[in-house]
Amino acid sequence: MKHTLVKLERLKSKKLIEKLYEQGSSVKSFPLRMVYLQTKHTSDFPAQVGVSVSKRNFKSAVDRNRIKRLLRESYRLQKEILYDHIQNPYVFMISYLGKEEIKYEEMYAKMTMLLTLFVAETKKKTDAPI
RNA sequence: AUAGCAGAUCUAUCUUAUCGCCAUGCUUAAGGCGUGGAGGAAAGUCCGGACAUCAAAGAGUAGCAUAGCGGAUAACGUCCGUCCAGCGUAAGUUGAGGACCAGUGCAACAGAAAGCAAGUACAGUUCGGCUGUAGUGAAACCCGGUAAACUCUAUGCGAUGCAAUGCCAUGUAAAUUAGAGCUUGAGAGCUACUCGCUCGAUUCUAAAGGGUAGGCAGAUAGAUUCUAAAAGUAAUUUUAGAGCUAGAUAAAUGAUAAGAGCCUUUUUUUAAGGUACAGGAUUCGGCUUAUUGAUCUGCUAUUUUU
Repeated sequence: MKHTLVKLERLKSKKLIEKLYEQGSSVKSFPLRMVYLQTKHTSDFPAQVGVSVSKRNFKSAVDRNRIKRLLRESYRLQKEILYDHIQNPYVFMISYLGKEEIKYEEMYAKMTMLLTLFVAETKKKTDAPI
């Protein structure tokens, strides 16, 4: 699998984001939090993902950009964890809840935890008897 | 040489490898290849424009801004020159530098008293708190001081900001119900107020309900950048030649590794640490604030040597 993250694979529609926050559920692996929702979106990819960093925690735009880039980078390299397990289209929003800067290795490890956690959660739901 | 003053410039770490992002061109079945990809402050949003919309861009009042004089400019609260005043030995630097013969207010300490007034001592006297002197004070009836006090004067200012604005797409929707009104006119328009003026029936208000929240244009070639010459004390202007330099929209310009450079400390050639402030969002001219390292130019004072 190619480790790419092009425009269509990123969550861009305002409508979808609103819907995601209204109806989505979430998993946490501090300092990361992922809100997810199974729904149709605007591309053929298995999922669309967005990242966000609170302006309250990081006043400087440079710091915010840095965190967002790290988030995207670590997602890009590990997204097959998700793609191997999901059949229906999903939308995700990954937020950074911490108040201090983070190193790349740490971010990478946290992302791994977050994604495996998500896979476990969804598996539990689908396996459970209705 | 030391201390200082003014100004300008450069860099805003660099190289390689691997994996990626945005725009664009070529090619294509997927894909591949090429080219370009943040700042000096992009920031604060504090001034001034361009541009767009509001029918026209009217008058007065209020409000706000500016304030020696002259010039530059698209414009400015910016810039340049110059006079005056304060500070500095000097180079320089700072200035909220119009008016207190329009009115109102204010004045520490001292002093009887800092302007309806009151009034000490002595002397003079036309016997009228009339005149002079003394005492306090920066200032005591003088055209007094003070406008970073109200105020007055002069000049300027319509409002809203690209989430402007136009077009396309979507929706049975110029639909339904209730009320008001139809030229003797409901209501709307400039958006602080008044006047004046204009528009006005496919209208205005309310309720319930439906839809969109996506795309294209605006939007990246301009009061543009560089070089040279000429005019001007200068800001700046004119002419000629050359150049094209981000265009995203939950928002690209990155991540990792290795090496090199620079700085600091330890030390004497190794190791460790550091390598600022900060990220475009219609656009331009300024101001202000944040901040790393270095270079250069001109000038002043003091001292030494020749």
